[in-house]
Amino acid sequence: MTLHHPAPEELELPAVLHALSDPQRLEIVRCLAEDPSPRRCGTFELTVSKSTLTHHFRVLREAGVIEQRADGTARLNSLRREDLEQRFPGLLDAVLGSVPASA
Amino acid sequence: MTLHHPAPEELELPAVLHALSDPQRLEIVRCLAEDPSPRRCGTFELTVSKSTLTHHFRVLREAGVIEQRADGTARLNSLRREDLEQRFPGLLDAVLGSVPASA
DNA sequence: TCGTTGGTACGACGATCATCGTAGCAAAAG
DNA sequence: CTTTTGCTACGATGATCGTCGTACCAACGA
Repeated sequence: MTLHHPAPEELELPAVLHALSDPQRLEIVRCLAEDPSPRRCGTFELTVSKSTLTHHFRVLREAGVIEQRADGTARLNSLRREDLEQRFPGLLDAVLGSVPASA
Repeated sequence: MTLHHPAPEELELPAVLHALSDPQRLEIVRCLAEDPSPRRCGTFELTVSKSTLTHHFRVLREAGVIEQRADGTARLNSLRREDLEQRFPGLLDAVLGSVPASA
């Protein structure tokens, strides 16, 4: 089962902003930015259930904010920094600079 | 009836991102940024009803994106550029730079 | 005074959202 | 082979969202 990722030119601003407008997803993105090495879904200390976590990762992926790569039964998540920067210059940095250091 | 505006330090990133995640509101903000002189609600060429327009302006105001000042029966709208810049540096410019010139 | 204008309040509608639990699957570990 | 691990799929639930129409109000112009 291949995961769908929007192409760089398909990224839409409202969708990206909506993806970033949830505190849980903002925290995911913050963690991903803090440590650029791809990270598994389970390694985020979020106080939500596993199904909810899956939901948030899908929203981020379908908006084009993160990339999810299969690795066995796990998923490796990483930020699509370059794609976001090219399409929406400065946006991700502005968001990351405005989010508190630790949730 | 005094309109409620959040104080600069009360602005919350998720709320602002959510306010900006709707195409209609994005268009309002784009127009407001294009021409910095305060503008009345009715002067935006949006294809929605008056009640919907009122709703969108309220969401923007309550998130702290715009300021609404009473002027007779009208409302003068303006962007809260300085407040946004101080709280979320670079965010508004990044958003405005990413939104298409004309919707 | 009487319309007209610019906007709000309220209630409604269907759609989407965030959340969860349960069930399940595929890969890795034993 | 069996168990565990990591995650998804599905369905449900209550909340919020975007949209609208109707009713209304306050200020202005004739």
